[in-house]
Amino acid sequence: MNETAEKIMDAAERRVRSGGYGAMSFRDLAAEIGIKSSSVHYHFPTKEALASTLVERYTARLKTYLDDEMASERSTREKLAAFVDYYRKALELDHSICLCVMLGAESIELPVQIKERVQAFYETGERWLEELFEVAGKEDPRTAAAVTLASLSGAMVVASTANDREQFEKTARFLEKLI
Amino acid sequence: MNETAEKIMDAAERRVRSGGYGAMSFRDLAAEIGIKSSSVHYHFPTKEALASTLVERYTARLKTYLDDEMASERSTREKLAAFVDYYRKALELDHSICLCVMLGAESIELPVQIKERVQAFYETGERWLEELFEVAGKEDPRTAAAVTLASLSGAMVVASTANDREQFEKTARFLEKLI
DNA sequence: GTCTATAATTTGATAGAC
DNA sequence: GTCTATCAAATTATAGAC
Repeated sequence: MNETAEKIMDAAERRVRSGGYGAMSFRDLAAEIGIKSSSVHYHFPTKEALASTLVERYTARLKTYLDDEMASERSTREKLAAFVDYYRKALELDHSICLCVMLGAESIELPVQIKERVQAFYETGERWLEELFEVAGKEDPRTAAAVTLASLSGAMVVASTANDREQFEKTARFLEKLI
Repeated sequence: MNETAEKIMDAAERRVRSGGYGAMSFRDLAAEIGIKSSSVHYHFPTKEALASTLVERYTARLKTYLDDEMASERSTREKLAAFVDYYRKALELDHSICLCVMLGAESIELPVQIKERVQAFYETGERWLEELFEVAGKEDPRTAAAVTLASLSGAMVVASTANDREQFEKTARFLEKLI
């Protein structure tokens, strides 16, 4: 992945995360980084391919973050806090939410490859959480993982709509007491 | 609100709930109900006005449902289950999610009036839940209300992406034990 | 790799007849 | 209230020169 392709992806990710799949257009991306839309097509043949690669990169980043965290010496409680913090950092009020919350919401009408990759993102997060809750001796790790993932995703939507970080923190505080 | 206007709104709601704001076009709505797009403009001057009215109607329906439920003789636990059921019914796999989860996710780049009305939807739900948890003697009703609302919204996104109702039910079961 | 040029389609919206 | 006709803009995508 060369420099221009990465610039395109960075701009694309910002747009999808703030307005959704339809809010990202090749012409706007091109204008932002100072090239023409046909040059964007050189790097990514279709919009579907670009968005799909976007989700792939996004999930790889989560995986790296979570693997490092799991390998660390930190306590189970701190590891859960680190997961919450990943979502906290993804939420920038008035700017963006998690890429996969956005594309997950729109997934019904998105190309199947994108939908599958968003699915893989959620599976990555859910498996990691399930393992964490298992280690912590939680009675029902599967449920705890699902609720954690769902509530963080939803809290992000509510906080973004209300433009109020506290709407996210209410859920974050609850989750950090789950272990 | 006359018959044609309601047909337009029904079609519009379905499209927004499955693909988002950008997936709803005047031409498609017109074609579905057998009129021309200019006739749609007669009933709703702009796309923003149509979407805004959509959220208004959607919130009014939630309010009616919740008011009836609160006035009923049912137990607090049953009332919470009724709230969960409202979201359960809103989720149709492969078809649609809650209108305000979709527009909430996209809200950063939506016209301010739409964003404000989506906010009002969440406030309606959150206030009702807070009162319910208060009556039930929950230690922190404000947090419980926020977590309930967030987790239902997020569970819907995850279940829709995975095309798996069980992803929603995992959260639903957890919430029904909250009281 | 990037450009110009352009095709083919879709979009939100308006004017004016009936 | 609905229609025809139309506009101006935006969209994804491709062909071919440099």
